[in-house]
Amino acid sequence: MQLQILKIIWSLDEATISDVHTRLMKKTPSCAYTTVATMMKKMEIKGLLSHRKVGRQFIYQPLVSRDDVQSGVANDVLDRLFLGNLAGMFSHLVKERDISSQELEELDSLIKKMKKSK
Amino acid sequence: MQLQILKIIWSLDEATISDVHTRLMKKTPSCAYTTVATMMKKMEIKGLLSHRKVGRQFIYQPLVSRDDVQSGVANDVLDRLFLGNLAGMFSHLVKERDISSQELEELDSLIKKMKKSK
DNA sequence: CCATTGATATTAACGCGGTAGTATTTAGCA
DNA sequence: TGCTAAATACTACCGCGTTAATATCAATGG
Repeated sequence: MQLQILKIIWSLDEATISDVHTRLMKKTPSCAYTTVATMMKKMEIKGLLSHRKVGRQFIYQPLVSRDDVQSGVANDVLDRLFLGNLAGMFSHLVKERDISSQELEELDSLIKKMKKSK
Repeated sequence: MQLQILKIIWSLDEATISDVHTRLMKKTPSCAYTTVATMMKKMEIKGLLSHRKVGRQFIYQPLVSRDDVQSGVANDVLDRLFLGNLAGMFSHLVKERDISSQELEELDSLIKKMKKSK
């Protein structure tokens, strides 16, 4: 759920509890308002969010960027589960999915670029 | 720690608690024997391991393969954190590391192969 | 002015990963 | 036979993510 909340705040730049709750309910209709409020408070303690007061409302902002989280998690998995073996991880990823031609081109050019910079 | 235990059992095909504990201590010297035993029992309840008795000892086997776990985790991250955007994930992974020429070739040929099968 | 409503605060429960002390059993040795 | 060491069994605790009920507070409409 923390990731869900971050995603919503990232997409809005900043958000109230109400903003997050409303959007969260579209995916998880059974989600109580106070649950969201509690999580966001804990995420602030943890250093993921900060808030300022406007009127009676709290307006939350992310303290971590989407890029930071993406990079952190992906690299952690690569290190811990694949011993840094990128090609090994990659082959697992493409095995189970249909990669579009466009995405293949994107990957191809990424690799070409890396080869050149060697 | 569950991942550490699985890695050890995968590498040995099957293992006693003692086997696992001994090897685990090389990385985590402060790890108590009973801690490992408890974890492995919980992992069995969870469906990750099974055991048979030989004499007084339990011999544990994995019920999940390394490939299954690798594939499951990697694909989960790709879906949940990157919305399935493989190139996006990939670029985060290469940004922070030095990829060897050999690995680049490996990736390149993987992509070539996929292009052909299109 | 007060009741309703929308906001945050407080409190608590649960599951699970992790950690480990203590108890019990038992095989093997002296 | 009886003791010791090794093995599992049992029990308990902590932290954290998650969930949510209840309490409190404050603005505002009647």
